Amino acid sequence: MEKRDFDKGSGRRPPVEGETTDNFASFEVKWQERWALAHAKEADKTISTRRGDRKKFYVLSMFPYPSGRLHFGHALPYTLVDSQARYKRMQGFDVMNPMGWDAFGLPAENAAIESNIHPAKLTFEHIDYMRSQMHRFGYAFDWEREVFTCKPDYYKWTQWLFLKMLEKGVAYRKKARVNWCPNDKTVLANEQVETIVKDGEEFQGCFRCGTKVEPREIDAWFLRITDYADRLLDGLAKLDKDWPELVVSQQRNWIGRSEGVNIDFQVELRPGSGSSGPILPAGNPTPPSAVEKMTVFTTRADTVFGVTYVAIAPEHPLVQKILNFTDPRTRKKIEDFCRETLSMTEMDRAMGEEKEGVHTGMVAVNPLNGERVPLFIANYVLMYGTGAVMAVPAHDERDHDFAKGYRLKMKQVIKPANADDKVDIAKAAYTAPGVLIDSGSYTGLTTDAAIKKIGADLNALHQGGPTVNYKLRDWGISRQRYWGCPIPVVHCAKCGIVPVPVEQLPVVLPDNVDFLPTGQSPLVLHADFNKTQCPKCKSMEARRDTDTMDTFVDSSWYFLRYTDAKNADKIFDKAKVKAWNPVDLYVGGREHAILHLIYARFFTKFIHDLGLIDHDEPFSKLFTHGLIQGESIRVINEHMNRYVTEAQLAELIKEGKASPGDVSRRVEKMSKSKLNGADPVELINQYGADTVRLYILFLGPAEQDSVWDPKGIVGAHRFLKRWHETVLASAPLVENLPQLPSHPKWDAACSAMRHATHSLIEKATQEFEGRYAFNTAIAKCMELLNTIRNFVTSEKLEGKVSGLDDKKLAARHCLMEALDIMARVLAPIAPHTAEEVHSALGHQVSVFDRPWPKADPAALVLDEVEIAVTINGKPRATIRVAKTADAKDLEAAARGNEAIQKLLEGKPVKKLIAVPGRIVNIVV
RNA sequence: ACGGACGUGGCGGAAUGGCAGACGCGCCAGACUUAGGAUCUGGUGAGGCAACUCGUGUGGGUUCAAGUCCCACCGUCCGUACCA
Repeated sequence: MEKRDFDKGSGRRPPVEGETTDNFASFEVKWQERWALAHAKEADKTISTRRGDRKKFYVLSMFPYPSGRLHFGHALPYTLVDSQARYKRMQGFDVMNPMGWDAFGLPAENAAIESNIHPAKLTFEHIDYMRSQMHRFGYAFDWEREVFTCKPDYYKWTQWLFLKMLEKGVAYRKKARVNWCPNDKTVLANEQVETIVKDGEEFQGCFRCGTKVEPREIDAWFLRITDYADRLLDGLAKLDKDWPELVVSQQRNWIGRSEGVNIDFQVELRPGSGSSGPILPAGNPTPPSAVEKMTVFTTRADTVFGVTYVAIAPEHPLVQKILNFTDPRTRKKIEDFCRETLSMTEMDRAMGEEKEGVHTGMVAVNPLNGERVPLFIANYVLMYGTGAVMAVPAHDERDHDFAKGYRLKMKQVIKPANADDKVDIAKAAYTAPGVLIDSGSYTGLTTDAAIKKIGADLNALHQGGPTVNYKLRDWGISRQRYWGCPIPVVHCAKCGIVPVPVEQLPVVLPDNVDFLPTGQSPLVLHADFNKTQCPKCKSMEARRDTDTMDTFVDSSWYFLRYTDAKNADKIFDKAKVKAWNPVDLYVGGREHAILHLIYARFFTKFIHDLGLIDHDEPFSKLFTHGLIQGESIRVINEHMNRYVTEAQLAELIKEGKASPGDVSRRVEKMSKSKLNGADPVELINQYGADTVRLYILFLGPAEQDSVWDPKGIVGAHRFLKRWHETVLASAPLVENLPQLPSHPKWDAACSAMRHATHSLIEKATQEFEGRYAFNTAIAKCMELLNTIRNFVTSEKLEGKVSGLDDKKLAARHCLMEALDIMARVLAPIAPHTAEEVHSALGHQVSVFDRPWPKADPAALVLDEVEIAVTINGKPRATIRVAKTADAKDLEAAARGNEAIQKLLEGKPVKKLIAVPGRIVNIVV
């Protein structure tokens, strides 16, 4: 093997301790500074000058919560959007790629309670560090657009939107059930409630102290997102194509539209009724002392003749009325039952296996057949729909379970359409659609027809009718917390709820507060904030709302503010929003598939209705990247139950506070609290930003979860170094190349080289255009580099070009083209190295001022192709044929192949399949 | 329980129904080296170590041809949680 030019190129300088193995560190800073300069020039222009006749491209990653430092979980989406932004720029788009901070939130406040450092101080420290990390990565965000949800110039407009919602009746106040930790005396968000197993008992407990959480009723603000249910649903149809199916279907389920029928039952209330005695009073009933209407919702109105009892939720308003009529024993039973059921969180209630209930002694009258059925209060009935159900044990599993437990009647009213299907109602409910039996005038109808007819009949009788229900509930946004956006209303003793006048916005979060672990928001204890004058009657008998908003409110409109981040007079300028929105590509984690994305869509529609924007879907295309997970270590024993680092674990074991048996290792989402996120800066110091960027994308398809394991990073690093060195060594070979004739003839080696080069363009373009499996594109780059190096050797390219009569002129051009295209294709992913390489090739301009390369169709087709020949499906030989070879040529070539001839000896060929460009299969 | 996704070397992962394992890590051998955790070259699914055989969670099927399509099962992960 002869020695190659670039073998000498590496420079045998012995490594100095602490220094990187190459000079990446210095040129990274150089390019970052140049990009910043170029960017500033662009950013100063007006929209129309900078836009010209280019198309816009708004690429956005979900902004981070400033948790302290970026880990590799963040690095994937940011590398992805940075690459995408650079790619689109090269394609000639006017690109916007902003970054900001979802800066309100619980962790900072919890830290404040523990350490008494103000959340603002901590938050801005975190932001500064994380921004510096982003700079190290070479992410070229539009920093002039940076937003901070915790700054008054931003949350002023969050408050403004809230007031608009209040004005339009979209925001309203009602009692809400929240999770309450009796030990910490605080409200917990749903995600702070976890399943705890203690003494063999499973329950929902506080994430911090493990105390069983209780539900509590408090007054809270709600946003009427349910008014937008249908529009949110319809909008999904538009997004179907460019949003992941999974997200669309999850949102559909979350909205949970269900068409059904409301049916009014009359509930007869008789004094002294109770659960003892027969379930239905025998003989002629005495007239009731009162009758109450009770509406049930059902999707299976066709089963209404099979109703054998009705049941209501413990929260149902009818419960109170019933209590006025029952005998004392039943009253106590009901009260105990309701108290017990309602003391459970919804999760606990759902987890309870047993369906339980209390027979109230009251009866309800079925409006369609006049039958009188018992009324139960049951734990399995939720306040969904009307909070009351007609129970049909024969055709509903839940009712079947309950009826079995309480020995209630079952009555079959549906038979399968296919008479062969056997149905045994005593064993299990028959829930499939079918044909009605024993259903009065409806007998014989199919399920669908019956539902329609019954709905129409009820409508005519004014006893109900077709209706639609949603699982989606209104969005409770009040948080009894300090570190959030203050809710701009005043509670006045005389005037009630009074919105803070717009001129007085923002209602500023006071700074001088104490973070005591009282479980109360510091705002409640802050007299100056709390006490205020009523804006309406000017009385001092008024107090501010001391709750703050759910941070999902802050993040529901930030993508609009980016377009006009510094506007002090307006939420944003309509023209500026229009120039950029909607977001063309939104990148984020799957964990936001429902909440954030549905809230943002809701806000967009609301803002659209205000007339402030023209579009009503915020994100045209959504890409959900996979999670980069890390291995977490948790120690669980009598001393502790917490996450630790590897070092802490070693320490604990040394001190005898933990034994290897107490350790549970799990691969899970990287997060600060799990202590399993590695700091990318360390690796950037060691290998350079491009190596880390490349490696993150090389780990696997961006859509797929992967486990962070830095072991392979040297591979990425070696590749970049080899690339750089190869270009440095090859640059003299391609310096000052004279033009080739416009239609040069390429020899086989050149054709192969060009094929490799141009198929890389195809591959890379495909990945950038939406598959995002950059691992395969990077693999192609690595292949191309190997091809280039082999090409230089086999073509014996050396020295400078000797003019027009240089024998290797064509080959030199192929080499130049390969190097040039590779630099451009890799530029979005490894921008610093690409710039360095690009300038080494003699370019004065930035590689990002060069266009994205286009593949030459002619170069993509090879004159000769290799085709496999299989016998009975087993590969036996390969043949080389012209690309134009048809089936006949293939057959001839295969039969002519020596190895094949040998194998076919004495065997009759039964069949021969020849697919041009693919394969030859011989069946014997 | 339901819904979805996935299951390929020691590892990360490639494969429009057409030569399974691209590319990379790791490992083995060699070269250059005072040195190698630098670099270069070659090898690397398993078994025979040669010609061959077996190999994509398991079992069936469709096809000239299946990792890929269909059916059943097993396993892992993620959602949802009695929504009438």
